[in-house]
Amino acid sequence: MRIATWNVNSITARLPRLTQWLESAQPDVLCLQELKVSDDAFPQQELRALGYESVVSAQGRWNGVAVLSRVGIEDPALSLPGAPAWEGAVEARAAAATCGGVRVWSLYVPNGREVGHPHYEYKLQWLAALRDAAEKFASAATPFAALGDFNIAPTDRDVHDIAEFEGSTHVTSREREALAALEAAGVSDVYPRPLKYDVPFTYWDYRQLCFPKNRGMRIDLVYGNEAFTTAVSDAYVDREARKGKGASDHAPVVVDLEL
DNA sequence: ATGACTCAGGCGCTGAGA
Repeated sequence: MRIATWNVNSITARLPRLTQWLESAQPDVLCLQELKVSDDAFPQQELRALGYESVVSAQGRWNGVAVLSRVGIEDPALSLPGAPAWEGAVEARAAAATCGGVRVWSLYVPNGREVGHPHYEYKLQWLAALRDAAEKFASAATPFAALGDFNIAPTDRDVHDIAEFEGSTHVTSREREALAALEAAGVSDVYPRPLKYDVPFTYWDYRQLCFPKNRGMRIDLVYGNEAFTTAVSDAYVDREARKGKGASDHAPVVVDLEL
């Protein structure tokens, strides 16, 4: 089974690239983030034509996540239990389903904006809710994975130049402690192969030639429980999908499993 | 070549992304 995660930065703008990628990469399950679309405008029919059913949590202009599956969808869920609200509303940042026997969560962790900003505290609260909600799945015998845009670089090596991130979000100890707490609940980081260079970055800013210069970050992560990680036969970042016109600023992370 | 930011909402320009 092939499972992938991809922050598409608008499913509407990305639909041509998305359909092309589904046809070439042939994932059985794909977790999407940053749909930036209303429920009405989600391209359900186009995806169904390619053989994928969808679980979608969308909210219009911002956020939005989905799980696409061509191996069935059972027990869909459209929110993270205990998720904190932002400015009075729970945002569309989690969608889940059991697909071909694997419990899959598609996650879009809040950005945090700046250290000390209320959004940074919201990010940490959201991660605490994630840890609590993941605990029972992490310790289960059923394969389980929490995949998505975590907006955290797990180590200094996971950014192109740690000196540039002094005082910024995405690299702080409190964010990394939240990942450590998640791991302590019983999941581990499935570290992918880079197709080029030494670190498997998954995000490169659109500006200032960041992608050609490989000034990236590894912030799209796959956390699996033991039943999941022992089944992993390969994992890689498909940086080819970041090339050219009309690309997202994130690349897909692909995981192959022998179940 | 991988090339100097992009997207939605809405029609000028703002907020967000990380």
